[in-house]
Amino acid sequence: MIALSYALLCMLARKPCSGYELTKLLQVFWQAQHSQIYPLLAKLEKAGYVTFELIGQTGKPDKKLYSITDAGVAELQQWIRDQPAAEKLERDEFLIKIYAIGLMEPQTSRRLFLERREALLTRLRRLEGEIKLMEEEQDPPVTDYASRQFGRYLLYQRRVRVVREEIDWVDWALPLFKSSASALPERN
Amino acid sequence: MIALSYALLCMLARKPCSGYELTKLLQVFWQAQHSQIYPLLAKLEKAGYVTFELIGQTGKPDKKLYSITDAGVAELQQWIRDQPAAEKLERDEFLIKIYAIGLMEPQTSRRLFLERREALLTRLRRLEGEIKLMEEEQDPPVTDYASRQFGRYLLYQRRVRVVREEIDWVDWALPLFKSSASALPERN
DNA sequence: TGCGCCATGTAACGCGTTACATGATTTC
DNA sequence: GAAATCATGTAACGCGTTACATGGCGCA
Repeated sequence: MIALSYALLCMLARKPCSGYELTKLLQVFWQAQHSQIYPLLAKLEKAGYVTFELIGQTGKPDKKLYSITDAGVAELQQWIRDQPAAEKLERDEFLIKIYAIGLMEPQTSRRLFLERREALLTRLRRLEGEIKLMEEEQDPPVTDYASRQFGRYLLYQRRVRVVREEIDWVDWALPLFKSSASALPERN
Repeated sequence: MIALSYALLCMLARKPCSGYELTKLLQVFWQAQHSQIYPLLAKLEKAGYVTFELIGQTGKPDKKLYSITDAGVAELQQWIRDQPAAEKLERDEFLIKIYAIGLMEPQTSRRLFLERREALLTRLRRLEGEIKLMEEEQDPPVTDYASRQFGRYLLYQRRVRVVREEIDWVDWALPLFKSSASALPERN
């Protein structure tokens, strides 16, 4: 059982999903390709942690709708409770570039930061949209421990905070490249 | 040339290092084992991007002190300028747990968050210490584009901000697990 | 006496990526 | 007419991890 297995179980604990859907949803916090997910789902099914139902569709390919089993929930709970989490792993090529940013001309540095800012803004909007959708739910509200979305809400809050923080950092760093005076763009 | 190659070149652009030292320093922003780094350094040397000098030591094993070459700097600059950075990759098992936190008893959730908080505080202190060291430099100051440490300073600032942000997020989330009334610990 | 630090390497293995394969429907 | 979306799989490859190998010095 690799970590990705538990990521899949987590998603299925919220609601039944197809492998295709899991691949998309996982992107937010655990990037993996479908070529890795499909075989893993088959393995989880053999182990009895998930089951699937074949759903015939018209106009779209048929799909397998996976659900978590009681054994799956128990396995997941045990992992969450007892397994010490591995150190976080991060691979961000932008940070490599930052480390050697002093080698570049100021205008190149500014360009890289501004491009980063743009990408961050796009992601921020998407995350804020999804959080808003969750917050509109009322019964029960997402801030409630009992909500199906509770964990997902916490995670998205974390995501959006990190993105906002990075935008602030970019805005803090940009004036240090004084190639020319130029006003900062607005965050919203 | 994989991303790690450029990470190594970045480090060597700041100052000559041994493979052993690179392995340690890289942990902050690009985790890799020495078993991957040593062969890569040999490859970079064959390509002419780095050179090394054998340093005999007493009481410690000899070491190879690697330095970046002009060709290495040029290669690095070109990569920073022209290569679009790959999407950031993050693998944090704690986030998986958060997603399914609603399956756990509130006291277990609280325990997980408090343990996380402790680990974050430790890292925060280490990062703040290193930043302080850099800020004590005066000639030129690290906030100066011309400083050898400039890029490293930007990176550490980013790191420390992310950690502070996560602590704030933990403190925001903790009261949502109302298993019992308990005051928040102080950040400092 | 044993563990951790310094220091560099090689070997085996497997997780994870990229590429191959298929095909209907919707959108530009 | 081309490209994207939905949907599931397999095959090849290689990056990255874990483990093996060596050895002196300092510390508890």
